[in-house]
Amino acid sequence: MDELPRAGWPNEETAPPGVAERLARDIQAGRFQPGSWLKQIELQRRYGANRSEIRKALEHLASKRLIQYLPNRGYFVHREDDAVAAEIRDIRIMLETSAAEFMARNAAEHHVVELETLAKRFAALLDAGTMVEIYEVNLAFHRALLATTGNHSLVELVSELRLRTSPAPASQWSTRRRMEQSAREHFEIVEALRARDVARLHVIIERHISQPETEEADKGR
Amino acid sequence: MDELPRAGWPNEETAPPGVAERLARDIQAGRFQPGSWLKQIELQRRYGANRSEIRKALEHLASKRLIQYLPNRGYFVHREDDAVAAEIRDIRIMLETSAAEFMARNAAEHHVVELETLAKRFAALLDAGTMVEIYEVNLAFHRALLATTGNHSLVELVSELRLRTSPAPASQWSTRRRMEQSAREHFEIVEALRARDVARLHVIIERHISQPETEEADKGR
DNA sequence: GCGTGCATTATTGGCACCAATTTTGACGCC
DNA sequence: GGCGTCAAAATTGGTGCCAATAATGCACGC
Repeated sequence: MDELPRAGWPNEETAPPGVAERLARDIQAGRFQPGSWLKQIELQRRYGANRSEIRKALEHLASKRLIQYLPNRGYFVHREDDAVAAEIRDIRIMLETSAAEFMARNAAEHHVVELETLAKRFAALLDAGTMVEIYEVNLAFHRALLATTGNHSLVELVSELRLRTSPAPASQWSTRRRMEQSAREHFEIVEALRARDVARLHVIIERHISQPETEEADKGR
Repeated sequence: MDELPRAGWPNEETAPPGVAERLARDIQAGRFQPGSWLKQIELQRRYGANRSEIRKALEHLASKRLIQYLPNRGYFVHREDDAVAAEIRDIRIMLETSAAEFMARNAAEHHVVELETLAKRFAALLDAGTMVEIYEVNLAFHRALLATTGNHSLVELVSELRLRTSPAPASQWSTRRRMEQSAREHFEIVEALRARDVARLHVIIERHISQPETEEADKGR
């Protein structure tokens, strides 16, 4: 009498990547043009999945706003909208700066150490790494930073918001100068966190988020 | 050669309510017990829809975290988790207090008037209205308040967050005293907004969100 | 009386096929 | 050459059926 359903995988991270995740990565990596149709038969072949799985994955990504749906037409890759992108950037700033208070309160020392490691790795990759590597470490840093709040829902929420904006060719960051600036700010954040300086955290994080990804938004306004 | 897909309904609000929306409302209203299985055949009958529609709606709500999915078992109504509920409450506080700045900057006079109307209606319903009506007007007030920021994505995001927590029987608010307190705070918010007093807005909104829905969280910790 | 194993039942999941809709391409007309 | 019309092709959407899997109930043995 199993009337008490329990979630299957205790740790979502360790679950095998499904079709939705793979498709999401492909879209994010720009392997599908924004605005192009996602034909179910093609996806079926590409991912070696059946129709049901494909439809489920498509609906999943549609409700995450990664793709859009039109009845009797199908699903197509979401088109970047400058206005919406700006809105989401604002939301991220609201969330991550407000989170500063929780970070300072809840961050343990091992969190700070991990962040420092990631900040160092990011800085090191500026010379040696590819754009994709840099992008991923930056992602990991922000994820880890938010994780210090202890609010897991917050981490996930921001990750989802990122999916909605991150421009397809992740390779095109800003200029070299900006990347170096970002690297410096990462260390500043770690320091401020270690010092439990909420106000300073607030300021740095706001500057940090506004900067790196504003070029498109600035151009568009 | 329509290679330029455009969204169909310009205004999402005016689109006819699909199965997902109806099911979401039914879950929110508590017509399905938390943890109970959502059998596709039953939903098919209930909503007069076919299997594909049902599956789409289920997957949609699952990715919104309103329900959960287990392979080969099906979908079941999401179980309220006090810890997660507290996390989401924190997120809402972060968002709505940070939004104060944008409200003060972007709110037009007609926004303030609309808010005042809603605040009055809320207060009036305390005596004359049903719990559901009060709940709905409160929802409308918060929605309208966020809408003054001009950030439509923010409005939607918070609405989705609400779906994830709002206790099934919306009828059970706190005590009468708290409802009166909420009504007072609504007017305070309107005043602070009219005065463009960001700091005061911040304080009132934080108190306002923390209060009304903490009873379950407080009980659980 | 209680647990175990087995058959039955219920439900999801996948498949093939057909219908409905849309897009594409071609043809003819102005 | 451009435009509208119409047929053909491609794609999504719906249905019924069967397999796979999980829950249920029952009989049996201890």
